[in-house]
Amino acid sequence: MGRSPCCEKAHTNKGAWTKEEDERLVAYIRAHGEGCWRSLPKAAGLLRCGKSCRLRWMNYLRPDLKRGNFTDDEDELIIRLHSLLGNKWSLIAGQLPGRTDNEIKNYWNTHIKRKLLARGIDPQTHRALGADAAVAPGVAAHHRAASAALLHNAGAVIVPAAPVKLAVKPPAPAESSSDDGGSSSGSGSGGGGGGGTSAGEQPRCPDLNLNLDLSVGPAAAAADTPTSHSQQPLCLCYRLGLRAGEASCGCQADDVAGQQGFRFFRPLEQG
DNA sequence: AACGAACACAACCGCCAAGGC
DNA sequence: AGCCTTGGCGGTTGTGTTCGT
Repeated sequence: MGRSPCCEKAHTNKGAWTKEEDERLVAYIRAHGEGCWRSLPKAAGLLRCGKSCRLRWMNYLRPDLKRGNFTDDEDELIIRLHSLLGNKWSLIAGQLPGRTDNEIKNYWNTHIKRKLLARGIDPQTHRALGADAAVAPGVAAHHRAASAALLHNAGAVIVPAAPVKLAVKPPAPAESSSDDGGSSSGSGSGGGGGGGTSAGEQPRCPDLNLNLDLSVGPAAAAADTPTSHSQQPLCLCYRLGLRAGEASCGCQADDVAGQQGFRFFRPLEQG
C-alpha cells in the first residue's frame, strides 16, 4: 500500500482556484497567519487539500509577490544561480525577492532554457554544446562566442551543476517583517523550513539566507580579485558565518568585494 | 474565420526530511 | 529507537491563451 493521502480527496476540489476560494484563503491567513496547512482548509471553509492551499498562497496569493515579466538582471541572476545550484528552485527563489520557486522553474523551462540552447549552451551543465550538438550550422560560431560571453558574465561556472549541499545563514534582520514573517523566504522558502513561520516567531530553521558569492569564474576572478580562483573552477563561498580562514576550503579567501570577512562553503562530500 | 500547434502558467503528484510523540 | 505527521521541494501534467497557416 502506498502512503496515505495527504487529505480526503473525495471531498476536495481540484483544479483552478475560484476568486471566492482565494478570498477565503487570504482572509483566513490574514486573520490567523500561516501554519498548520492540514487543518487550514477546514478552518477556512475550503474544500481543498492543505497542500493545495499552501501552494496557492505561496505561489500566487502572498502579498509580497512580484508579478510581471522577469528583468534582464533577474534572467542573469537565475542563470548564475542555476549554474551553481542546479535545479534548486527554492534556493534560487530565495535570492529573487518576490519570485517563487514555481515561477522561476516555469520561467526556466519556458524561456531561459530555450535562450541558452539558442546560444549553444547546455542548460543543465552550462557548458557550450559540443560540435555534435544540435546547433544550426550557420550560427555555431556565433553561439560559441555568445556562450563564452555568457559564461563569463555568469561567472563562468564550468563545472556541471554539481550537487552542492548548502549551508546557509539567516538574513540580517531587516527587510520583510512583512506579515508572513518570512516573506521571501516563504517559499523562497528557502531551502527549507522557511515556510509559514507565524509572525513574531523564530524561524524554525534559521538557516535561510543563502547569500551566495558568485564571483567564481576564472574570468571574474581575474578581473575582480587578485587571487587565484583561477585554480579552482568553483569554490562555493557564500556567507555562512565563517570568517576567512575558518573555512577549510582552499579558497581562503580574499575578501571578495569586501564581504566583511565572512566566507563559508561546504561541498557536498563533506556532508 | 476556423483550425491546429506552440507556448505560458497554474496546479497536482510523489518523494523526502524534520520534528513530535 | 522507531513510527507518524506535516511541511516543503522538484518534476510533471493540465488547461487556457496566443500565434501561424
